Amino acid sequence: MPVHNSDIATIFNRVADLLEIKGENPFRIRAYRNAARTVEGLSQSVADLVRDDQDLSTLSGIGKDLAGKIAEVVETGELPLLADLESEVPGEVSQLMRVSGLGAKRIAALHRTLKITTLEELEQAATEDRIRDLEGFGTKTQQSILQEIKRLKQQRQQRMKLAVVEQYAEPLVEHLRRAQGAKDIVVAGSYRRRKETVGDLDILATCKKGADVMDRFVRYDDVERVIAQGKTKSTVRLRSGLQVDLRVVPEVSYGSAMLYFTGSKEHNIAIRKVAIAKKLKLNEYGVFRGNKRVAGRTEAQVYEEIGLPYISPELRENRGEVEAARNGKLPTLIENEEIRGDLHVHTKRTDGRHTIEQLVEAARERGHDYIAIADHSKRVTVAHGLKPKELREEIEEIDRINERLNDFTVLKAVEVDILEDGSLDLPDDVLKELDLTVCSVHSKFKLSRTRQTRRILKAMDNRYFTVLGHPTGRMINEREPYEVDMDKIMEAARDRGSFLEVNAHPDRLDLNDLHCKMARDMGVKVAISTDTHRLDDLDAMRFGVSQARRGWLEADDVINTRSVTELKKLLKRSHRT
DNA sequence: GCCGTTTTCGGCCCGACTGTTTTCAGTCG
Repeated sequence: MPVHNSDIATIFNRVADLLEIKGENPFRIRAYRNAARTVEGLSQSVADLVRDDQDLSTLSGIGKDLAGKIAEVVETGELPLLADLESEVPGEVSQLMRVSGLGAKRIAALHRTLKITTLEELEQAATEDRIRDLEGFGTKTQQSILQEIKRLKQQRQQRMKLAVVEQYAEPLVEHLRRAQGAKDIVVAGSYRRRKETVGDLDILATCKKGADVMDRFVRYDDVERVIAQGKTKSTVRLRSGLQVDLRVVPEVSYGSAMLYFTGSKEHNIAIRKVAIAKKLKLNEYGVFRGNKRVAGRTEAQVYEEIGLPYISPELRENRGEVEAARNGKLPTLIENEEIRGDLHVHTKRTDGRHTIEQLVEAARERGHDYIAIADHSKRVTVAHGLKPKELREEIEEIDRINERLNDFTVLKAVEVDILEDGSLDLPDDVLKELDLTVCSVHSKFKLSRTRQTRRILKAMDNRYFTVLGHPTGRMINEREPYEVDMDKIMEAARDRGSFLEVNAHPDRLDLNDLHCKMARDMGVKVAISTDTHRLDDLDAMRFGVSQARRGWLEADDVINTRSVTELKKLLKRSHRT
């Protein structure tokens, strides 16, 4: 049984939950949670590192003890500490942590007094009014427990896709802007960090009279339930299930509040430590020397005061950005305006909705200089994938269109399937007619990691292989990525001069942020492409750019920031003779 | 349990809101 990073993270989080319920040292608990997060965020497999005898204690938040425990899990699949803990407190008890409003202390009390270990037992106890009389509990707590259980049952509580959340966030922000005295209304949190999924919304407001905007907030049409309401902070749940926090802050604290509520929590902790080292205190109200506020109006001022350059929200994950900032090594992140074209677009010839001319027109309106028509190959029968003859017809059509265009180029491409044996779904003598190929896996997702990797590497051996399309095949919240050895794939891409796609479709966004960073570190360039099927899809480019920014990418790391001339040179180099 | 421009011990981010209290613990982010 291969041990995945997520398995280790789950075990450590489980240990942390149980230690917390036992009332152990909070810092020891935090150490387990930090380690879980570190392991989960690694792009390499910890199991591989252990096998290669790498020293895990060099990883942040992992010391000698936890390194040993990780090795133990990798080798045996189990952690004796967890088994010991579970003999004292049943493991299922940690499931109760999912009930919002219940923390370790109350769960421990429930377990101690009423012997509650499962959600069902909790629900029953609440229904039978056995909870409200416990010390520290009351009628309201009991009622909110029942409400939470009901919610947990009916909706699988999962993070929503960024593009979906935007549809709720934008009208709400507009609604708040109309409040009397409202000045700045901004969505902070993971939304501002442009994370691919968002758990809840954090909205920040500055205004003359806080009461108006608060009032307007809790009375918004889409609010299902007001969870908390105060002078400076309120929390509601929208009908969609999305939780939204609104904080009202004074203007002198706007920057520090923005920083604080944008997070990530881990980034905040890291920069607070930087502040402490300079004998300063940083909180959401500002930077303080003693009792004197020395910064806080803007984020830039706050960073400057603690001796750092401005760090873009997308980088604020405590993945090395604070150190890079300190050493003047922050990347100059790619901007939307630097994208010159789109290298993965489908037409009605396969499963797209529009003609090449319509796509050209739409791409031009969006400021592009080129698009690559990349329809499916024959293997994808459901999408009417092209046979060689049909692709040749499309190539001829593109040639005719290009003759008429003077300041725009249609590139000849295909999204060709990588078959199970690693061969490409179309013969070389038609592929060689193209400017580029987007090579993708659309079948046999369940192959073992070894075989899936071998399959892709074999495909990359084809001299006409240019871009690996949606490299892990995951669909956010719907389909897990297929198992591949991304290290080997990136090495091969670097050695062969091929590229990896960052698929900008908000359901995919794959390469993910960690893989983007890995590509950059390994010197592999990417193409950010929309995989457009209908004209509106062209607008998804910005989601791909955000993902790339989260992965530290600069314009130079992305091939479609090049002019068409420069791009063609790059593509030619990848065609090996 | 981790970590070090307060370095091998003694810290470890910090404030708002709620419910249950009668001054505060628990939870959350």
